[in-house]
Amino acid sequence: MISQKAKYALRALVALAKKPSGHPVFIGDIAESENIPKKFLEQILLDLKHHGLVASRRGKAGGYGLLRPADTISFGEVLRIVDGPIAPLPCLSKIAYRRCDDCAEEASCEVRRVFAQVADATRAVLDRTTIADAIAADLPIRLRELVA
Amino acid sequence: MISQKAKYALRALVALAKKPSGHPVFIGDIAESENIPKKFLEQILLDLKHHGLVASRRGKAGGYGLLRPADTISFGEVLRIVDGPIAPLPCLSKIAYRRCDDCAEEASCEVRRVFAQVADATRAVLDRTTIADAIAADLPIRLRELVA
DNA sequence: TACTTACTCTACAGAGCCAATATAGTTTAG
DNA sequence: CTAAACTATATTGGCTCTGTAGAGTAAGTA
Repeated sequence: MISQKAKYALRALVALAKKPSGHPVFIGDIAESENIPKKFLEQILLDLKHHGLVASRRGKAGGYGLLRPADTISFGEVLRIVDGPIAPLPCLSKIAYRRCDDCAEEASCEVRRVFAQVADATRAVLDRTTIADAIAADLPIRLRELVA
Repeated sequence: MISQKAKYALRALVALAKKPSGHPVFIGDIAESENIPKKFLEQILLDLKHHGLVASRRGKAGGYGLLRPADTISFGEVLRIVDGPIAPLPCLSKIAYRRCDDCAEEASCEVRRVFAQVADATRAVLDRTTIADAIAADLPIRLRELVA
């Protein structure tokens, strides 16, 4: 299960990507349209900002916007920022490897071997799919061909 | 990330499957050889027993053993018993579906659509791989052909 | 029968995480 | 100068995870 926070983050990014770029969007607007508690969303967007995914402008005409094109932001990247490692076992994480302290030999661990396949399959989807992909799937197929 | 409990459960089942069937194994023996806290393992095995995966005998010559052949027990089944739903979102679970209360329309939810692919990929591995498969991979390839 | 060993079951406790809220700033446009 | 909006940190309540404790039950053995 991914966290509520990660779900909010992804939905917010999708919402931002749908707006014509250049126009900053108020936190309050995203919060309302996506049903996300505003104060919680503030924390999330701040976190994404610190990681360079979005930018913000303060003041009366402020708001948030994507800092990078939507087709360069993968679901995997967002998940790693918000939820931490994607791997199902610490000993399978690429960004935060940790040996299982209760496991004798890694090479001969049956459980690890099976979950390595799970990790590969999961990463294949999450690291390949971008925010832009997620939105593109919204369009009817005929329109999608026109865009492409 | 799967829970420590699930990892213990899978390791215990693998350990049981490696023993010649008919011979019950003491909880204490599994706990020691697999580095699992004994009292914690008791709870786990009891849970697996209630779900019909293992059987136990009490008394001095007691112990635990697999109740079903190892090639009929999938990783997915064990994970669902111990950790609950495998799906990354409640609205994607087959055994415990729950609508996301903060999501307007399920059909047009971009996040859901992407994670549906993740869920499919994950289930493809976990529901296909059994305890027996995990052990079989231990054998060198030459031996595996002899067994098959 | 008494005894020992091992499984059964319930309760609980400490730690840490998750989701959300509170509060007190700081910045900018107009 | 002031309202709107972002920034930052602290805190809270609830929950889950991991593990421990202890009393009870069953079965083999002498």
